[in-house]
Amino acid sequence: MHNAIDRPQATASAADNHGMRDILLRNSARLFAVHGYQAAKISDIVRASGVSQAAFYWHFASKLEVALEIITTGGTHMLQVIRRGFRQDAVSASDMQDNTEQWLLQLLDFAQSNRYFIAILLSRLKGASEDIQQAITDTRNNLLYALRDNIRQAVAVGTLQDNMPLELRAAFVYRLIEGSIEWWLFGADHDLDHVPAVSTRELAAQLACFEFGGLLGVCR
Amino acid sequence: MHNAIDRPQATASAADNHGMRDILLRNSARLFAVHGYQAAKISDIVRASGVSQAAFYWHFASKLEVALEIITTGGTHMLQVIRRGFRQDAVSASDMQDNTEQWLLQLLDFAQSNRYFIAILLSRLKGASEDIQQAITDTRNNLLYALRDNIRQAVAVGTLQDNMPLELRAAFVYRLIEGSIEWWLFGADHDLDHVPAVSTRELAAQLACFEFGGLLGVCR
Amino acid sequence: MHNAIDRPQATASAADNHGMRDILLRNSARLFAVHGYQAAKISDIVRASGVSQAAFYWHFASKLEVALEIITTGGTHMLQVIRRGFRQDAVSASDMQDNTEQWLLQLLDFAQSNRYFIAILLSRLKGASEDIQQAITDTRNNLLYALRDNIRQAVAVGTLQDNMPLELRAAFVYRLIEGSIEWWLFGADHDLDHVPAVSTRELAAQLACFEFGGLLGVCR
Amino acid sequence: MHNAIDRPQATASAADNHGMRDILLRNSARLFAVHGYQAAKISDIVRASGVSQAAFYWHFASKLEVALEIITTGGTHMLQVIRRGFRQDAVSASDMQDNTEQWLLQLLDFAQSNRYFIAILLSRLKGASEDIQQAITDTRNNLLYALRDNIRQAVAVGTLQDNMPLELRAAFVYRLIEGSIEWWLFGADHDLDHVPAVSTRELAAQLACFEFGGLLGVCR
DNA sequence: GATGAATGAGGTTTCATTCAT
DNA sequence: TATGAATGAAACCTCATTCAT
Repeated sequence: MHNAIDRPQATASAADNHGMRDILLRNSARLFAVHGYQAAKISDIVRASGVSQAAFYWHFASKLEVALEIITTGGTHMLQVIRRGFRQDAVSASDMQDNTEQWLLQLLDFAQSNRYFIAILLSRLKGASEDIQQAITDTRNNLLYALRDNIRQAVAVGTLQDNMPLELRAAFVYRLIEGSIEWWLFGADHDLDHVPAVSTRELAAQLACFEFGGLLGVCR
Repeated sequence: MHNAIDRPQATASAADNHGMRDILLRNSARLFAVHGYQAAKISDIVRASGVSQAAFYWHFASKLEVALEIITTGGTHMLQVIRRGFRQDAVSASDMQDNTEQWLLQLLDFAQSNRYFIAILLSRLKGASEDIQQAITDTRNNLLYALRDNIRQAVAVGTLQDNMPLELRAAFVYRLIEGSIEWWLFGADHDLDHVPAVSTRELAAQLACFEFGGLLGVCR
Repeated sequence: MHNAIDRPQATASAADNHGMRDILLRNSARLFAVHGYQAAKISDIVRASGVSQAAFYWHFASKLEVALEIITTGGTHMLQVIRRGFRQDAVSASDMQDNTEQWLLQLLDFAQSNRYFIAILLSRLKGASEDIQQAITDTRNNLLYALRDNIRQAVAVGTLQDNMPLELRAAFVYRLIEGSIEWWLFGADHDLDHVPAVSTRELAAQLACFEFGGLLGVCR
Repeated sequence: MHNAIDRPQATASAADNHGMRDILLRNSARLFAVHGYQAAKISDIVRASGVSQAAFYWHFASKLEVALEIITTGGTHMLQVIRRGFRQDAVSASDMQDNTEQWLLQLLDFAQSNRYFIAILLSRLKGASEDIQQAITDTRNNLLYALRDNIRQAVAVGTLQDNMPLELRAAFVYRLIEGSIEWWLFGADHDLDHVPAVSTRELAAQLACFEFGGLLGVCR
């Protein structure tokens, strides 16, 4: 269940032998997540991976390329999770909330297995090139659009009232979810080594409840 | 190579004219916001400000110092806005929502007038030193704590039901607000030059509505 | 008796009002002595003197010029002391040693009153320009030549035996004196604030004794 | 602008070929000796060595580190020469002088083979960091202490009369030797390219003679 | 596959010096 | 006389990248 991208350190002697390439990829992701793009130095990445700097350039064309690969690979996986998305036949609000809770559960599982990717995504990797930043924005917007479409559908079938501009509503929901995941994964102090204090199941339930009912909603 | 965002902005014509120091401060904030800490080069900052690089070092001890000043100054101002906070006598849920809406209005005004500071705050300025990152976390947590205390108070007086762990609830609300402001200010593509499509008044109302009623809430 | 060059710090409010120029001169000498030419920064000098950097350039054309003035002024004074030198009628070795002792006494007095100048002289002020280094070498050689001429004279009149090349003999004596003064003024650790543990009178006597008799000589 | 002293010297053709590291070390020593610590620029060192500036930083962590290595390495070697020192059974003054002459011969050999190190040592490398200056002082004091102990021993066994404070006597001898070596190696004008006009053997003999007998001593 | 050694470009910072006031 | 503010040149050092082996 753990995605390869995220495991800590793993020097050459590590368990699974996807080879040095994966080790470099993982350490790159971790260091990008911790320090940001520019402050994550190739020298740090290779030191953590136990190889020479030249070895890095045997596996990757450039620093930029690793970053791009991390984002596109992670983004592809996340898109699959998102798409494995909503039932279209949720006709009551209660149905829709249950459905959303299931969907969130899968998203949280993915997030937990890909902490560093999530951290990179949410940091927007400032300092990297334009195309990287665009890839990140695209990936995040995939989630936004999925939510927006789901809400639109629900309004169309009358499950939700049409009492707020769609864009606004989608943005609220998206930011609520994204931000809550970040808080859950990394804590209020954004510690990359933070251990979530709440289970995925519990968080999914509470988050779905808040999403649908707000502060005044009745949960559980 | 130079796009519009890098061009000087407010050369001495700015509001209060404390002179070059303020210009440097403003351009630093803008470039930190756009490119991140490391990618914002002193050479960019001074070019945008129309002075030599040595002039920068006459006004500030180091790059780090400007960043710190931007954050602490902005953080202090934001704290004042936050503290000018909630009424304690909001006894009905409706009262509390109205109150929150007023409070949000002030927060949005501040955010709009301090776009670059907000962008820096939310980017966490990865790549900068530990103390800068801590200052940012502290500033953000001020907002989180204000919200948490307000919710606790509301639960204590029975305005809100006690059906969710306080920390969770506060995190949800905080992240909803923070993320929504970011979306509103910079758009879905995080364009620093984005022009908000929604008025502060409108956003405050809708955001408060969503905060209290979620997707199922009845707004306006 | 204290020469102006050497007094410590002396901020603007100092005793004698030779004005800012002297204060700057003194602080320059001290900082050149302590840190060397390059590491003694104009900013340090003016901070110690309590004026702005621009003020320095009102009094002196350049950093180089202060250094040159310190050396030429000090060198001129020292030359006077040296020239007020040896009696030519010292016909016995004992006479000559007494004479030398008197001469040393005056040299030590000068050295004690001009610690910083002496330190600069012996450091050769590496890092400064060619002409400064030449001025220093010239000044030092004045002493060497005075000693050489005295020895030559003594050999000519038979006071000293002609059993060693003159250059060598002069170099030995010169280096013995110069080095011993440095040790006496600044200690084995070359501390610019060292306080001599031996009186000028005592040192002059012992040094003269060693100069004439070496390790086997009979002193006092 | 470039004079002969700055030109590369020994490009890889040098004695032991540990490669570029040694070349850099040698050129660093030479330039420190000629210009002092601060005025010896990394750019000069690498130009003289025929490599890029980055190459310097592949071999050494910093400018400071090269300086420290030059001093500690040279100091260690010199200490060995000094320690291979005095016979303890020199019971007559004549014996002791012969012994000293042998010892000086070795010291002069070392000095001649390590001109730049000697020049650095005697310049005290003003402008470098505290620890470098301390290392230099320590190294020089090793020589002072060796001489002092030898003199003390000689006084204890009655070879020398006890007619002068030990510290003074040791300082005189030490400074005589140190200064005479500097004069011999670099001439009165402190030219780093000076060629000694006197053989090691001759200088050792004359210096020992003067050390023991002073101006009045009978040499050869 | 991998490395030791090297490089070019550029970054932050320093410092002697200047100039308008 | 003096200063606040500014500058040009250059210093040390960093880092992504390359290349011969």
